[in-house]
Amino acid sequence: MDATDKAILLLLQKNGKITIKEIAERLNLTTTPIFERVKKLEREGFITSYKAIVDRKKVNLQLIIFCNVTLNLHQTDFLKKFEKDIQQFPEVVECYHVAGMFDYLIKIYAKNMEEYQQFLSNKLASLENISKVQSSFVMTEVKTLSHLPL
Amino acid sequence: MDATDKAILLLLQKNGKITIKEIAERLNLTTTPIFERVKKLEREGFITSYKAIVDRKKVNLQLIIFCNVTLNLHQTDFLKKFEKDIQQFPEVVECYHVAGMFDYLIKIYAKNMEEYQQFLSNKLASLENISKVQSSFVMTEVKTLSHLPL
DNA sequence: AGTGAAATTGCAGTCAC
DNA sequence: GTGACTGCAATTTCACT
Repeated sequence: MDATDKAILLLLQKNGKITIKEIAERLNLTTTPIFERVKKLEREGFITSYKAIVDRKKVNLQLIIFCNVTLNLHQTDFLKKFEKDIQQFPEVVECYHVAGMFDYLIKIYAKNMEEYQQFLSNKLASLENISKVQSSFVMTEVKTLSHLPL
Repeated sequence: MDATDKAILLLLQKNGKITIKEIAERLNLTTTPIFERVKKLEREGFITSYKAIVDRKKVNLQLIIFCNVTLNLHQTDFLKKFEKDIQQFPEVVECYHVAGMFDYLIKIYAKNMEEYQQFLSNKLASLENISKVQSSFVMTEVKTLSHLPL
């Protein structure tokens, strides 16, 4: 992981479809070393995958909600149960077990408030072991990661 | 946006490098309609970009921290100022203006606790107008989005 | 909107240095 | 690392349904 590798990762994070040739041109190198470096970064797991990024609003997911969830019981079994349950819900796009003022932070995408309310009442709140749920509604996305700070 | 378009988006979100030919095979169609649909999805902004996904831990970003930030003053000018400042910090990978028990939720990547402490003391806490910062440290990533729930 | 084949073209991958 | 080379697969087009 030298400066060239970092530069390659930055370019690929910005544009996963950039060609070896173009990377080479931007870094003032030829294709051979770039080709080998990219393959190495893939092989060694620095690059885990390539993905198309889909516009959330275009597919009608208008709402982002963060929920702070607190559980009643904290034995391993109960945590595992909660984690397994939460993964089933398609509305939950991220879930973190955190150390802080609550137990889990979950991020939810919903089409609208009604869908979120359904999720909360019928899905989340109906799980056993939930003690407290506190929702924060996203008004604006001030910054969203496009690439890791290398 | 019919079922075929959705299926295409799902495949491309999972693997941005999948070929037109392979999508066609999976959906039991030929390349021509897939080609045109993909171009349309790109052209109309459903697909905003293609990216390489880099392994956070491989590049030594071991810590994820979520901060709940509360400001003192909430006039537009002060909000804009804070939002502008926060965007400068490379440690901050996401920032949301939320309606809830605090004002902003920020997500931070750090190499280690020392780096986070430096960020907190020297960068975040030294901004004007900060009233309260409450950190939650991620212990485990229970679920992380790989594709939008379409 | 789809098929199926054909045309094109530019990239991935290789090699000698 | 360079630079040239090439096979070939993928994209892209077209006539037709």
